[in-house]
Amino acid sequence: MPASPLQRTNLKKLAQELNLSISTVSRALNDSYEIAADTKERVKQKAQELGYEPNPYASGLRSRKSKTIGLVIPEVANNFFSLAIDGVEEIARANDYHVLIYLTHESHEREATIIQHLAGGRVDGILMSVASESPDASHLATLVESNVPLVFFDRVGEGIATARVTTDDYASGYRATEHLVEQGCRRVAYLLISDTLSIGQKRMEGYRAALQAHGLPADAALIVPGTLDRDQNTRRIRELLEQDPAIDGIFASVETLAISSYEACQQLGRRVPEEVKIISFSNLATAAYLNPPLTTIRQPAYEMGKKAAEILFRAISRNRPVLPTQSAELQSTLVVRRSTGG
Amino acid sequence: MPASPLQRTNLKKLAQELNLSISTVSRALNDSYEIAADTKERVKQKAQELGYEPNPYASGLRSRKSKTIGLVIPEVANNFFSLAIDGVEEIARANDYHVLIYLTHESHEREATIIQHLAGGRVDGILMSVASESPDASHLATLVESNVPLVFFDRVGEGIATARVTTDDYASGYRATEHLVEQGCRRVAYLLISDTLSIGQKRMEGYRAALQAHGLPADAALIVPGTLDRDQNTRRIRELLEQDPAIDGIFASVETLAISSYEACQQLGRRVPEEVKIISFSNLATAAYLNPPLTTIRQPAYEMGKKAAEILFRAISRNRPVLPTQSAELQSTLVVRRSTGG
DNA sequence: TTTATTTACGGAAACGTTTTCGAAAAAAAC
DNA sequence: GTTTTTTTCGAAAACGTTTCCGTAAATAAA
Repeated sequence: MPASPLQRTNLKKLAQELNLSISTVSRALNDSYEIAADTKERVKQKAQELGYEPNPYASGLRSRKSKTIGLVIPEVANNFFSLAIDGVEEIARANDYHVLIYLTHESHEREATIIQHLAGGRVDGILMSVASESPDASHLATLVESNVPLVFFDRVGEGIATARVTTDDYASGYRATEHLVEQGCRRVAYLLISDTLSIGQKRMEGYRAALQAHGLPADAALIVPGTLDRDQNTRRIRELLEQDPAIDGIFASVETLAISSYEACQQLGRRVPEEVKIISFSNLATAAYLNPPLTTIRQPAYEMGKKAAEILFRAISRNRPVLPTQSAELQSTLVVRRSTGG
Repeated sequence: MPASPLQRTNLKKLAQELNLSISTVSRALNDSYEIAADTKERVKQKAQELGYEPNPYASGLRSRKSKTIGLVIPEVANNFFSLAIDGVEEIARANDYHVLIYLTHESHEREATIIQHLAGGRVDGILMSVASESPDASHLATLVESNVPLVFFDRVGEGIATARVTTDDYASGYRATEHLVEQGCRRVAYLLISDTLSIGQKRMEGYRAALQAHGLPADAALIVPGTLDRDQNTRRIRELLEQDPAIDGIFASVETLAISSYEACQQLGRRVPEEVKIISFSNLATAAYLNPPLTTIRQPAYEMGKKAAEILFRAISRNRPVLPTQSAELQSTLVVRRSTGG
């Protein structure tokens, strides 16, 4: 028995049915001015009827437009990135674009191979937040060479001339530290993600400046880099608190380190906020229901995703490179809760 | 000045450089048995040297393989789906596949148009968790007609003959309810996501069965459907608790409803767990640090994503349809914490 | 040595679009 | 009534792969 070929309707079939040429049908569907209004109508009608869906690979090949952007982020199990994805997807949908998602898991190697693939023309543009393990941005140079528009958000690659959507990290770091000091802290530890990430550096600069402004010493021993392993982070923080019992404030530059701090304090029996006050960069939806409720610096993650996507699409639609001057800096907000309370 | 054409290296250019034909170069790169070992080596060497990256749209068009799967989920700002994405991405990468992500935001209409597009051949297969607003699965029929492999995970579409990766929802619903009853609850409310979702139904069946088994009445007034708006959910729960003060247990079938329950109890000054005990399906990483720590039914989200992807890739690689018999049911685990404590 | 088979490659068609070029018919200008 | 312009469409060439088919040389079988 001859299995029905199940021929997906394409332009050829559509043209035959309509007694028109392929080119006419194509133009009609693309609303070309060269096609008579009634013909357009007839074509669209038939296309609808036969459930025609253009082959994205054929049109991508011919038109050199993939209608797709790449979203490269370290992880997804993180409220900041989840919200950012939401914003990106929103704008992508509005522009009739598709979103390819890639997770680096903070690995430089993964990031490099992903970028390598994306430079091959699979996407019309890229949004990314660089991996903490990436020592520099040299692996992103091929993108620039390939003319693939790129916009950074939150975690930027230094030395790449393109737009970046960030938050006021220095100011936020300053404000967070100052808040701890104002609440009575005299010895504040700073937990950072990675040495190489610029946002960690900027937040730390704010931290240092705030300490200095309030006449407190900036002790290098108070600065603890985190790892990818939560248990290990908890252990490090615990050791820190044990070795330096005078520590009465913790400034976590990233969400997971705040959780580890809670764990460490719980294990050591240190009361929060009475003995140790904790503040963290975080977009946790449940921050208000933690025990105690966590004071956070909340980044406008959703808006950052939207903004970054908007900048990218402006470049794509105008067929222009993304310029550093199009960068945007959004403001984080300090949400005071009991973890830094009196 | 003549701007350098910046010709991306393709097979043609590669063939010219090597004094070989296009077909030979293509076959060499694809490790065809027809090509001599030393030629392969020479070709690959040159490809590496010129940074050749095959055009995905050309090869997708010709080979009818997109090397891409579609992931269709309701939202991403949800720990369950975040973890599932992680699992999916892991397997996709292992199979050298790309992942297109689509968010339905629980909208049936969005879901339908997404599916419509995906049926056009953009992806080799689809993983999805259906939107709560989808009344039935009729919009998924086109996929089956188009022969696009589909695997459901967690939220399934009834009536579609394909594999599904779920958890033991009935048993979990039963266990959760029984746990509340054993902890002394006599009047347990059930908060569900949506009327149409099968998982909500199954969990509710377990809930009903457990009540009956323990000689408790199943009052329809105890069953409250949620909405997409968190504040509205909180209000409804608050009204429920006010109108029926005898309620001493809440079973939330989804994470956000647990948060709303916390909010409602806090607003009403009801103590958890003394006056009201709360249990919830949830994958919150911070469940243990909530106030009070939340007793959860934790689904193996990461594993579900992995499993669903594995089933899909088996079908794709063997070029066979996905069969319902390949479905898998994983087990959720009850994690008892203080929100249901004595 | 002659014939059959295998090895290693090239030519060209095909995938389904978009787009360039051309051209007939209709409308407008003269 | 002729010429010019506009309107509307068709033929065919791309886009960069994969793959079918053919074929020369090299090897094996006779």
